[in-house]
Amino acid sequence: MDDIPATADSVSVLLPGGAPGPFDYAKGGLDLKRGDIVEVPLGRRAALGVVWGPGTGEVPREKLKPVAARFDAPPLPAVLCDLVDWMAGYVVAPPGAVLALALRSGEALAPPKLKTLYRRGPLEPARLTPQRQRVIDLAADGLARTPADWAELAHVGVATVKGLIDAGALEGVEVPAFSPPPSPDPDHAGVDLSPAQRAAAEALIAALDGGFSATLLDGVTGSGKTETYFEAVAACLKRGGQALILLPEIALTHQFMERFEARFGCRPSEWHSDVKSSERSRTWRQVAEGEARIVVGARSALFLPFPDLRLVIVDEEHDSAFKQEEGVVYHARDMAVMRARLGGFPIVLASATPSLESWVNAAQGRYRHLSLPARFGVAVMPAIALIDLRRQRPPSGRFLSPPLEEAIETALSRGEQSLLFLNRRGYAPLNICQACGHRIECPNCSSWLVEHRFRMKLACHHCGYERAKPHACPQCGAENSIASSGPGVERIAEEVAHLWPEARTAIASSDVLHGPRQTQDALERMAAGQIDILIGTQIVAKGHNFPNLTLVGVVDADLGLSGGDPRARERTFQLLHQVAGRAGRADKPGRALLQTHQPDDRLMQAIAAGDRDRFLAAEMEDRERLGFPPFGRFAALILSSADEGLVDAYARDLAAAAPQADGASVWGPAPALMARLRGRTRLRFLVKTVRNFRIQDFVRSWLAACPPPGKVRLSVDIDPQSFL
DNA sequence: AGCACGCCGACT
DNA sequence: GTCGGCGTGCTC
Repeated sequence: MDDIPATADSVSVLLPGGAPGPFDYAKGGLDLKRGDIVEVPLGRRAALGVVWGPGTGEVPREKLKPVAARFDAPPLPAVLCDLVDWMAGYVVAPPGAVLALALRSGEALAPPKLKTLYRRGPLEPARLTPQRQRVIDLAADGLARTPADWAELAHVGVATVKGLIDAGALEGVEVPAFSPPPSPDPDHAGVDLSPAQRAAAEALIAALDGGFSATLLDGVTGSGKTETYFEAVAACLKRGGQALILLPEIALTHQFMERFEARFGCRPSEWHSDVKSSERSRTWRQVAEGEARIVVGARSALFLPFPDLRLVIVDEEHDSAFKQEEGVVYHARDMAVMRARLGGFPIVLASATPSLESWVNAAQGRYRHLSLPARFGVAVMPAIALIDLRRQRPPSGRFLSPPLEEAIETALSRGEQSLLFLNRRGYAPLNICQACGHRIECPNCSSWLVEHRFRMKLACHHCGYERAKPHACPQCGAENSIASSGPGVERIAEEVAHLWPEARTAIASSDVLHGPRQTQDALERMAAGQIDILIGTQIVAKGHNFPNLTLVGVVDADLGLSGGDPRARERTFQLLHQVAGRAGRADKPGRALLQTHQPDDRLMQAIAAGDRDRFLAAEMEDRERLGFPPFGRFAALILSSADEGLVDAYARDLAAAAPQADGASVWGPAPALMARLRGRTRLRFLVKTVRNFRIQDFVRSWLAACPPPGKVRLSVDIDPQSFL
C-alpha cells in the first residue's frame, strides 16, 4: 500500500474534508509517493489532497484528471497516514474527515518564507562618505544583517544603507524569515528526584529503547509526576527524537510552560486552538522539518506531522477534555496509544486519579504500572470530612451548612484562604413559578435557563440563548412569582458577602474569566494572598497551588451523581479528589469539607477515607458484573434533525434494520441526553457488545443497510462517555 | 467540503 | 419576466 510502483500511471489521493475518497488521479508526470501533499483538480476547482497509494483502478483511466502539482513541503509521515486509516476505521468516520484533523487548512504549504539580509559585496562604492565608510568598516566581519540593523549599528540612516546596496557594496542573501525554534536542553537544570521518582524515571527511560509500551504513571498531586516524565523527555531529546506532551486543556498550559522552561531552559513548541494562525503554520512546518523537538499541546497536536516521534506523554489522562465530541468523535488518549503503537515507541499516561480503563489495563498487565508515593514532607491530601446535609441543614434559602460556615470563619480568623467549589455557573440553575410550578426552559434545547444575576439575564448554557428574567410567569401570568431555585457560584458569593462583608472574595468561572489570560491573573491574585475566599467552578479544580489555602468546601458533592451513570461516578470521584487536593501544602495542613446528602455512598466513603484504590476496585467489579466498559463495548448513534417527524421516522427504520448478532444488543431509540439541542431533536441508539466484538463492523453494516436521509444528521460515537 | 444545478417567491 | 433562496447531489 505504501509503495507506489514506478510503472503505475495513477495514484489515489485522499482529500481532507467531506468528500468521499480517496479519488484516483493520473500522475501527471510527477514522481509521487504516499504522504505527498498535492493539489488536484476537483470539479471546477483546485483541492488540496494527500497521495494515499497506487490508483485503485475503480474509475476508467480516461476519466482520470492529472495531479496538478506537488507542494514543496515535507510529505506526511507514513505513520500519520497509517493513523488516519486506522482511526477512520475505529471511529467509523470517512478517512477524509480524519485527514482534515491533520491538514486543517493547508497548514504551511507554501515554502518557508525568506527574508533578505545584506553583507559586504564585491564592488567598491564610487563615493565614500564618512557614513558609508562606517558601514563598510563594520561589514568587514562578513556577517549579513537587515538594512535596519546596519543603520542602527553604524549610526547612519537607512538611506545610506540602501545607497550601498544599490552601489553593490552590500549584497543580499536569502535566509529563512523565521529562525528555528530554540532547542530544549536536556541538561539545563539539575534534577533532584527522590529515590522512587528516580526509579520510575529510569524505567521510563529504559522503555525508550524497547519499542511500543504503555505505562500508567500513577501518583497523587505533589508526588512529582511531571518531574519524573520530564526525565524521559530529556532522554528522548538526547537520543535525537521528538516528543509530544498532551494536556487536556489550554488553561493548564501557561503554568506548565513555566515548569518546562525551568527544566529545559526554553519553552517548547505550543499547539492548541488559542495559538495564532501564523504561529500555527510555522510550528506545523517546524514539526514536519524535525526542527521542533518537543511539542506541548491539546488533543489536536496528536495529528502533527512528526517525522521522528519517539515518546508521547498524556498528562491527566483521565480527563474528559481528551474526548472530542463534535465532528469526528474520538478520545485523544486512546488515539495516542495507537499512535505510539504504530510508531513503535513508548507512551506514558499520567494521572493522580487514573481512568478505570487505564487502571484495568494496568491491573491486567497490558500497561506497565509505576506508582509514585508522596514525597517526604509534602502534604499531599488534606483531611477530608463529609458533612451530612440531612442533619446539618443550612438555614432556609442558604447553602452553606453550619460546620462549613464555622470552618470558613476559623480560616478567616487565622488569615488563611478558603476555596468554595461548586460546579455550576451563574446565580441559580432553575427559575420556577411559585404560583403554577412552571420552569423556565430554553426554546431551542431541553434545558432550564440559568439565571445570571450580574448580567441580569436568563441564559441557556447549551446554545447561548438569552432573555431577561420575566416579571410575570409566561405560563400563568402571575406577577413577581418567578423564584430562583438552587445555587450557582454567584449565589454562593452573595451568601459569603452577606456572612463576611469584610472578606475579600472573588468568583472564578468562565463567565467572569474570559480566556487563559484572565484566568491566570485571577489565580495569581489568589496565590499572592489577595483573596480570602475564592468561589469557583471546575476552572479552579486543577493544577494550581495556593500556599495559604487551608480549607476547601465543596458546596454540592452530589452534583453529577444523579442518574446513576457509572462514568459519571468515576468523574465525580476524580473531580472531588482533585478539588480537595487544593487544600494544604507543605507546612500548613489543610482540610476539605464535602457537603452531601449521600454520606454513606461508597464514593463519599472512599473520598473521605482517601482510599482511591478501594473505590476503583469496587467500580471495576460493578462494571465487570454489568458487562460495561472496559469489560464490554458501547457505541452510540445520535440522530438529529430540526424536523422532529423526520428523525422519528428514520429512528423507526433504523430500529427495524438493526442486525442480529450474538454478543451484541441494541437499545433505543431513546431521547438523547439533550433531547433538544440548538433547535434540533435528538434521539439515541446504544449498541452494547461483549468485549471481543467488532463493534465497528456491526455499526457499519447497520448504517449501510439504512443510510440517513438528507435532513437527518447522524453521529457515531464509539466508546461513548455516557453509558445510560 | 465546495460548487453546481434546480425549482419556487419578491423585485426592476 | 429575472434575481436568488438553499435543498440535493457530485466531484477521480
